[in-house]
Amino acid sequence: MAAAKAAPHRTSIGARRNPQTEAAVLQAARNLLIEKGYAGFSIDEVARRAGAGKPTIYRWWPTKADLFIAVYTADKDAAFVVPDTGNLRRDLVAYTSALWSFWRNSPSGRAFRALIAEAQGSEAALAALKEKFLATRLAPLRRLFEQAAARGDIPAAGIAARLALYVGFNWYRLLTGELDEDAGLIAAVAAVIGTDKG
Amino acid sequence: MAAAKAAPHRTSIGARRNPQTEAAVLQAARNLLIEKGYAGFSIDEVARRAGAGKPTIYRWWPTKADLFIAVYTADKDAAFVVPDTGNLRRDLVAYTSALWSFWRNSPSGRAFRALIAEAQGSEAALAALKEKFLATRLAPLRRLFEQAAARGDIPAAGIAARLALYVGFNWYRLLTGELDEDAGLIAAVAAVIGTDKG
Amino acid sequence: MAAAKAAPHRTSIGARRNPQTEAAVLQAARNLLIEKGYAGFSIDEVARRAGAGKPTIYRWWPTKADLFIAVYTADKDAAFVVPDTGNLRRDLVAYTSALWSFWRNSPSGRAFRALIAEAQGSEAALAALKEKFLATRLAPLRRLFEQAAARGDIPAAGIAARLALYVGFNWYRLLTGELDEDAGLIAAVAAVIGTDKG
Amino acid sequence: MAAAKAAPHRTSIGARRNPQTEAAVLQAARNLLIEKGYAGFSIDEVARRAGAGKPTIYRWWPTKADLFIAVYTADKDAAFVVPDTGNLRRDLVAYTSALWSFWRNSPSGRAFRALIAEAQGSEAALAALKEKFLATRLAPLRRLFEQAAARGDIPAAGIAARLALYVGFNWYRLLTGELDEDAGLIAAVAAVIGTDKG
DNA sequence: ACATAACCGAGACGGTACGTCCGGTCTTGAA
DNA sequence: TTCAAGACCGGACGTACCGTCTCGGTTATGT
Repeated sequence: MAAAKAAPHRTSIGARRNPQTEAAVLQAARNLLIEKGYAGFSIDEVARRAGAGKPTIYRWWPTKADLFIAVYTADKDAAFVVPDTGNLRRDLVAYTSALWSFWRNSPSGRAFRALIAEAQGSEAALAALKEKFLATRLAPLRRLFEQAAARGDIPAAGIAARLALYVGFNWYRLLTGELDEDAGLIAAVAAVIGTDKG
Repeated sequence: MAAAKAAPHRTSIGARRNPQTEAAVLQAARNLLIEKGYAGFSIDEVARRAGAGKPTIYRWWPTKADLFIAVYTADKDAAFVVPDTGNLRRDLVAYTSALWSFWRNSPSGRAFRALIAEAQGSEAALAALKEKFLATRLAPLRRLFEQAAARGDIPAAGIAARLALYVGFNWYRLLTGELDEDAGLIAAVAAVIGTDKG
Repeated sequence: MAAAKAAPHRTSIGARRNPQTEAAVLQAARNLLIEKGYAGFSIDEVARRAGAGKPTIYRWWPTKADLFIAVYTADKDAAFVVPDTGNLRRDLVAYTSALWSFWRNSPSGRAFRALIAEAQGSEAALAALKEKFLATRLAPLRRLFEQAAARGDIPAAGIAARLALYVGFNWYRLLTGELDEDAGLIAAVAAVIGTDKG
Repeated sequence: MAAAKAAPHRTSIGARRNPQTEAAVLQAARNLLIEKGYAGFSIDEVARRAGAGKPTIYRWWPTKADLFIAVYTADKDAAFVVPDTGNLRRDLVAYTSALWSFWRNSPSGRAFRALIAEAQGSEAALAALKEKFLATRLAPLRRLFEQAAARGDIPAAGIAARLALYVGFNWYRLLTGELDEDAGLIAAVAAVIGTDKG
């Protein structure tokens, strides 16, 4: 079940991209990431499992980073809603909990770890991470802080700092493999960055 | 200049570790990290530059993570003092600035990025990161927050959260290659986690 | 002159064997065998000289024995004719002389010594020696004795013994590095096994 | 039983050769040869099994060839008597049978194969084979032929040829791993070289 | 109807790195 | 002076993966 075992004799459908191939590659990448993690991930193995040629993969995903982003994004729930109840602390607690659960229970956590790792060795991967990933995925989160500032819950001048702190916190836990529920810590973090007292 | 070009015919000094070899290996690893970064780092190349045998390297640093930690730690300034002036906000600003400068201007920034990347693919590397590195290097920082709590500047219940937020923030900036001075951001961050919110 | 110095940027010609690469590898192996002999022979060095990747070599010649056989066989003169003048003694003298000269003056002598040496340490190499080499190369020689038996020059019951004696004699001289012309010895040997005693 | 497991703390007995060490090394070499054969034979492993230092081994047996010769010679039965009943054919049959059995059932067969293989890659080993081994061990065999010639059974001019043929025959069977009893072949060989009819 | 162009799986190519093993040399410290 | 021990450099081992290239075939599109 885990290994893709794609249709063995899928062929070209003419002078345009083959969606079956794309799906098979992403599925293979996802499974490989789950089974072997970043260190055991190779384009060769993805091609083998997907029954695809390596040039086909390189044509559509020139770097591993692109592939990791595609795996992350392909996940339906990846676009789960950032809550907005009018209470920043409560929203942050809910969002953190949902995010960690998503990272734990889907290939996306693995994919994101791999993406960050890849970005440490390649300028192109770092650029992809920042431009193709962070630029879009951080937007809803930023909006959350902006709306809280608009309500006067936090100072406008502290939006960037709070965003960076919050994002960094989640990365830190992800990269150290500590994504287990920790209600106390999550609540405390939300309290620190979700409330204006200064 | 960059490549070590070690003495070509350094020989054994008997049945015990040779400090000259150790120094040559660390120097080579450091330079390689500076020149090529994580992706271009290989034990083969370190051995070539250090004029050392690969088995010698594997004998003393069984994983790349061990080597990265050694490079980070070998830096004299790696143990720079965490300031303690009795004012947490001011201390955090000073420490952040010093840390980023250290990461920018020594091989340690590269080494740490490499260490974190390596930890994403190998359980052993992750364990090394947490046990051989974080366990000791986070202690002074934790003490800083504990003393602030002792003074009543921050609540005791918020120490762990503030530590995680602050460490995560620094990681986030390091891993995204954004370590340029940004006095405004640093001050804002220090304001958020360096002040009592109740 | 000796080292092949192959075209440095020979590339793939698609999903099939590249004859230029094959030629470069065989040439490099041949030269290396001439220069360094069996002890100094390594796949690494062959790859370096041929400008080929090691996997390419292992793909087509999985063991050193295969490579040695290929070098031996590649020699045009390796298929030199076994004389058949109707006189076994005379034929043996001529053949022995030609064989020794061939072994002395081409890389094949070295290749054969290496092949035999390799077969002493590896079952696979021994099998290759017997099945891929002796099985075919001994056939003309066996025919020579059979025809002599058909003529009544030697007893039919002595064919196998004479063949083993003669082959062993040549091996013995090759393996001890004594292939210089020795007309007296060669004639005496031909007299012993080329004449009917029964 | 097979692995030597030498006394763990045998130490120097002063400024002279230690016979216990010599015995342990030879025993280890013998067992290693039996278990792994020529390809798996290494000085490192012999030192480990014998509980000896590598320099100690290199001091007394500078090349592997020396060690192989020592293993061969250490065998009590290595000096088994060449029969001399006054009938060359009968003597050759008896001797061949005894020799093959000795090669099959003692480490000496392995040691000799290893010695010949080693001699194909090293001039020193080839010299050792010829001067330290063949020179002495072929003497009784040569005497056998000489006495037959003295009796008039074979011509004096054919001694060298018959010796080379017979030795080569035995080598050939040893090196191709075909030492099983083959009474018919042995008898036929003895008939060819043990009788004068020319 | 047919040529063209882009895509497809396949897999060989030159390279490089992996982690391990061995070869032969050297030094130590004890006897 | 010898011994066990073991570190040293160098380099080969056989395998995996990288990213590129060529093949031979398929199919949609534009003429």
